[in-house]
Amino acid sequence: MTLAKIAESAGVSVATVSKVINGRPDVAQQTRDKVLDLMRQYNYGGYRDDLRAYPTVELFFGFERLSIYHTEIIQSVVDAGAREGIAVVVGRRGDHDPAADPAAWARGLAAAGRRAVIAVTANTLSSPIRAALDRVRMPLVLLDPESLPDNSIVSVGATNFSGGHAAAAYLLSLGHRRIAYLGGTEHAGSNQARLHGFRSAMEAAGARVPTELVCHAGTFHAAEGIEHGGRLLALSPPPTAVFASSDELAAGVIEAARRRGLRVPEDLSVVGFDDTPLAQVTSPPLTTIHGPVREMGAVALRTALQLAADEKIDSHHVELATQLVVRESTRPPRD
Amino acid sequence: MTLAKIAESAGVSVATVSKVINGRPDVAQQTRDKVLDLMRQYNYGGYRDDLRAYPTVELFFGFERLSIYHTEIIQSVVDAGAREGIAVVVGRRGDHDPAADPAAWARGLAAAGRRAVIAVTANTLSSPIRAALDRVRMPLVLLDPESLPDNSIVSVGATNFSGGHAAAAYLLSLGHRRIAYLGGTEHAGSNQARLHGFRSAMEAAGARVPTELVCHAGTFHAAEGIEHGGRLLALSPPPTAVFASSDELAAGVIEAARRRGLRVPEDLSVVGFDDTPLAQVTSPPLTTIHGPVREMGAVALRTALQLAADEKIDSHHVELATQLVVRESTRPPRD
DNA sequence: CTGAAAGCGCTTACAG
DNA sequence: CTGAAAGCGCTTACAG
Repeated sequence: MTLAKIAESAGVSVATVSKVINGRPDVAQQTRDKVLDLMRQYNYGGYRDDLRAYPTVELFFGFERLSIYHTEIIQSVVDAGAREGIAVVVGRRGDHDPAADPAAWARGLAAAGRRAVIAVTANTLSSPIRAALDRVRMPLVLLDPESLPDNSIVSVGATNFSGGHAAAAYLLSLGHRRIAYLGGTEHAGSNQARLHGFRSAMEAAGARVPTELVCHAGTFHAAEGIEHGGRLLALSPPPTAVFASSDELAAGVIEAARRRGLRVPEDLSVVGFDDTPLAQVTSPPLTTIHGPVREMGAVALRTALQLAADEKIDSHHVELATQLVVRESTRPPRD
Repeated sequence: MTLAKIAESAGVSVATVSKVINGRPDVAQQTRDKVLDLMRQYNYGGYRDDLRAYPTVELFFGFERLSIYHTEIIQSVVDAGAREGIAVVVGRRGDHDPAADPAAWARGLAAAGRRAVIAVTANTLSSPIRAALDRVRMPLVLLDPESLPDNSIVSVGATNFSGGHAAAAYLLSLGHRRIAYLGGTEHAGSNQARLHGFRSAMEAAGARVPTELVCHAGTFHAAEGIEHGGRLLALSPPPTAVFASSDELAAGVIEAARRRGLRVPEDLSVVGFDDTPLAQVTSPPLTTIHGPVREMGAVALRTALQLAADEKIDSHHVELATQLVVRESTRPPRD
């Protein structure tokens, strides 16, 4: 199968087909669609034989450093890929940064035969990057986006509101009333959902949420958990419980307590979020909100493949269930 | 870089270079060698073949579950790959288990265009698997093998003996004498090296290592650290310090101490191994032996590519330096 | 065993 | 937005 044959079938010139393959912008959408359809039909193009037979998906991380949480994601997508016979290539911000040259990045992925991109980023990908992927018709699925993307973006997330609600409801059921919320990024959609879930449970129980008990660390890392956790514990009276919006932040709060000579859970209850492996390894083991990472990976991969096959998907955004996991970092308050 | 340039450098025609690339028989061995040399020198892959143009390496994990430590490995190999333009495919024991059908697995990798396999496993890969890789001429590099592989296997590891020595020497310098060793897998080469490094420092200082202070958890996970750590702390007199051979085991020892009402580092010093992100997230942050994960990933990838290019490698096994990192889980013993 | 020459598949600068 | 034409990189049948 050659360019010339596709060009003939499509009734266009070889030059035009070449442009479509290379993702050049100067081709009418209608022409582009017709050519891509024929390429797919003839098994050609970004879908050359070799690449077709050994399909790959790009799992892209928009972070400088991968965290503990990302291990779980990699594992879940790799496992889901294994079931479908799709190899998972891990990409990361770095030497071949999509931000530096979105078009080159997208063309590279298309040429290398990636079926789709699954992206894990703090924000949604920038619109030049999304446009570049669009131009080479590379489907994109956001996995656990921190911000709620608009309708034009397909994404898979977790039920953050319910998670926040469950954490607060559990602490309330233990008898806590003075409960602090320690968030990561204030304006992220996921943070807002968790915070409002928290508030909603507190309000339903008639418990106040004074402003000094709501704070944001700006990141989800332990170092900031220590810092902001310390600040919360310095309040008078201090909270009897802290709900942190990641396991790492929660681990930081445990360390902040230790530095002040407080014991968890005797003097302070702590609840995390995500249920990464870290939660089983802190001392004491963390009560936390289990995030559906494995399920998210599987759904993201399936959705990505559906998009790649031009199948209809049910919804541009789905949220999978979170669940409270009680371990040993929580206990009724003293007295 | 084009065929024409290589042809010019080699003083032959473009046609001849083309034949060499395509493995045609009608080229003199001398001419062939000269051309191949130049191709390597100029990093020319031949882009007729899609798989050649978008090279991949398989990063294979022989574990049921990926641990925190493995995130670091993935990150280091992906980064090293990005620098060389090599995509890293993550593979794992699971649906397409190499153990189930080594030949099919190896052929699949070869067909999919993998340049080499970098394997992270508890033991060296089984000999049927190694034989199968050999048969398709797929180079194999073991990354941080727990057992010392024989000469026929290429591997990159860490200086475990020095690491064990440094941990013991540091605890001794703080004044500890009754120091326990908590290993992972007893008969693994890495464990033996760490244990003997530990012993060597103890002996040099004239400190005894009674048999009850040396124990093996069988795994490197926190759960077993809690269990065996608890046993060590139940001795009378208990040790004043524990050197655990992974950060997770060390985290388990911290938890075992908490359960007995002991504080780290006031009542017990704990040293870990690896310096995974976990070490900065425990409470208190762990004093540990930094493992050269980033460097190992880079060296493993470079070595794998050298093997793939039929280049000579310096040594079938190299060990990269470990280093003591002092945080807050260690302190002189009481009195 | 080697290379000149024809030719294939693809890309691109440019005219319309 | 499209395509004719020039041209690039590579392969191959064939003459020597």
